[in-house]
Amino acid sequence: MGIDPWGGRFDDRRPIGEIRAQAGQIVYRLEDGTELPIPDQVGQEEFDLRQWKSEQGKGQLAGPQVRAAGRIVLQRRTGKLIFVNLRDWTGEIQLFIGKKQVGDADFELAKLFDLGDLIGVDGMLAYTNTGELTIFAEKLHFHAKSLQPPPEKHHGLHDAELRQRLRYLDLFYTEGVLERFQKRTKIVQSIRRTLDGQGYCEVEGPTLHAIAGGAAARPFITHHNALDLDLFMRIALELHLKRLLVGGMERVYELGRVYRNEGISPRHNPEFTMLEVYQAYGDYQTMMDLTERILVDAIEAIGGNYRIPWGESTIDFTPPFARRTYDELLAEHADVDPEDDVAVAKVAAALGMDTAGKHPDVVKNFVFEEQVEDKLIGPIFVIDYPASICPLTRRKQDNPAIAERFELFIEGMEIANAYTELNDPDLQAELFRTQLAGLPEEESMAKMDHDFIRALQHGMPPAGGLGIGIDRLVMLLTGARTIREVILFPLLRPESTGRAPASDSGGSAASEEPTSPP
RNA sequence: GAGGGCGUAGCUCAGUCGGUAGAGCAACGGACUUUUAAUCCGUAGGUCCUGGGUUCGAGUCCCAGCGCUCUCACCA
Repeated sequence: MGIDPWGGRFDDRRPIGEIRAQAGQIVYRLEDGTELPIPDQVGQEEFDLRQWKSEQGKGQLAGPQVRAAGRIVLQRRTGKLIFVNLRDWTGEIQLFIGKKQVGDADFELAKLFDLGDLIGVDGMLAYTNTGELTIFAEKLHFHAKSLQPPPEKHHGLHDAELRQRLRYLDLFYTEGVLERFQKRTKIVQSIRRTLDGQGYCEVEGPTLHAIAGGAAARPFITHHNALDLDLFMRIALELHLKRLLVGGMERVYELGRVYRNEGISPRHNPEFTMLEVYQAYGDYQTMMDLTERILVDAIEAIGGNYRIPWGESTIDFTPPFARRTYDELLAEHADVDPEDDVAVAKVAAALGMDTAGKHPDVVKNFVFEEQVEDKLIGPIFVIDYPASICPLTRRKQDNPAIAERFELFIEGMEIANAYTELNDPDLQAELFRTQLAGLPEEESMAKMDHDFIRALQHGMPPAGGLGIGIDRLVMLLTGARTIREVILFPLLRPESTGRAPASDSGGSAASEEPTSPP
């Protein structure tokens, strides 16, 4: 037919949502030229547009000329007449394609349309006899052929694996998916706006680290060939941002991906997005106020409803959020005196922990995680943590056993973690050195980093620091029950396992890194 | 890593007691100029996840593996 199936420039088309908003311009034009407005009830089931027209007298509907483009999601063919439902990311609209109206050539083209094809149309916006807002096609354009069949038109994609592997289909065909990711974008934009508005400076730190510090997690290991150096993918943003505090960036943040080589679960993906914020001359109270501000602004950005549905229940984000101390909550939910190490150890043992040789604070924190965290429906700030599980945190001046730290919990999930940052290089070095009793290295946040200590020795201003798990925040704000619903491409095992590919190239690892001659 | 569930057509799913593999949608051919998951007639489409076992006979029962998923553990 001489039609290029792969289209071309068409960027003067209008979004379907905008076109639908032009419905008010449609009028009924009588033969004598008088124009009557269309009744508001048009499109409602009880309203018969055909009957209304005959009551007004002979005439025709007339509406604005429009140009649209999108994907074909439904088709109904009735001989010399084809109805097409066209969708773009702003909405969906019906096309009326009549053989007489578009001509033989375009009608032949329309007969070749498949579900999933991307097409464009020029035509007049009006209503069909049944009151459906419709573009009456005058000229058709072809933009891209879909060679693969789309998902089942009524049920869509149900299979959870396919939804993630074929995320592009999930985005287009599963209701609410595109909207949720658009909300994610709005939330992230709002966070940047909040911070930028308060004078914070956004930076990009390195993602390849010689020492994976700043958190407790197993890192991914990679290798730099030219330097013949093993490197770690970062597990946190913390230590480099603090170096920037030393350098005089007094308000600084990074919103970036971190990588942790650990399990995958409804709340964990190996790569996820963290926000970390540092403010010179602030402390953890400053960060608590900032956290609340960030959340409130983000909620405003996605519609401003403070009560967000979560499964059967509702999360109430109305500020201010509750603030309770760690010990208070431990006493309340675990029914134990937090000052009494022996009693706490007893509870831990009853919960199945081997307490022998473990630091009392580690034992206490085990009880907290087991007995308290699940009950923190929140939003609630848990403040003042046992010092020895917080090696990067400043101690309270009047009580060195307590660290100036808070975590924000919502629905039992840890959403934010903040400290008054430790800026004493000697104490920091000591805490790095002192391995917590009974904790294997990978479970401790303490990792010796001489370069970081040297930075502290040059003087880091006292500061508040804050980390927020963006994916989990988006889960809560969009009602997503798994982290995979808020990550566009969550980690999946590659599809081609088991059979085919291994055999044809022998050692596949070797073939990826061709050995160059010496 | 442990336990449960699932794996059948491109998609969504049935498949009885172990007895020749099914439907809807999508595709293909035909009818239809106001349809709404259009309708009607017809055609084609299968490594029943893989491998073994029991049996005269396995989609179905048993074992192992692979993949997905849920719960738990580690972790944020």
